[in-house]
Amino acid sequence: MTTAVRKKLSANDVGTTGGHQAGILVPKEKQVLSFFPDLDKTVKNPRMKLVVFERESRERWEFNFIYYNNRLFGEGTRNEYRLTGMTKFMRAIDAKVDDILVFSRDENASFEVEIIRASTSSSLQIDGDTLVLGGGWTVIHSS
DNA sequence: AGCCATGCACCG
DNA sequence: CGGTGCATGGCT
Repeated sequence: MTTAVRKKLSANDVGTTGGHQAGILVPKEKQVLSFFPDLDKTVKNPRMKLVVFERESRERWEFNFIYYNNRLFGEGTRNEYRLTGMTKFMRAIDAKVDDILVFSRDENASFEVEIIRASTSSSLQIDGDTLVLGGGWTVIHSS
């Protein structure tokens, strides 16, 4: 069983909006969260290093999976999951708005990322149960 | 809910 | 001193 999540990239995701870091927002839907490692919600802003291999080049990257949750502690307004530290990666693969990032993982294997260019995204194949969520996210379970 | 933005710290 | 990342708030 392989699980994959796809995210259509926004301008902020690829780092072209003037923000100080490229990175993407991860929705709190269970289907997406369960794909990523568990973070301890009883501590403030838990984070985890995510080792990811690019599918084509086999290059190794490290992203951060963080749960900004200061709201739960009455110290702020945040209650969201984010993937950060992706600036160099986005540049290296020349990610553009509307390109799609695919994260996949099988059983206990390490994470993989693949980019699908906007120009070819119409050829996206669906070979399992797919679940389309908001924010440009799609979850795929396939065997 | 999702995307955009920024003050400050740190590091080359 | 310019770029990057952390943690946070803002805008729609």
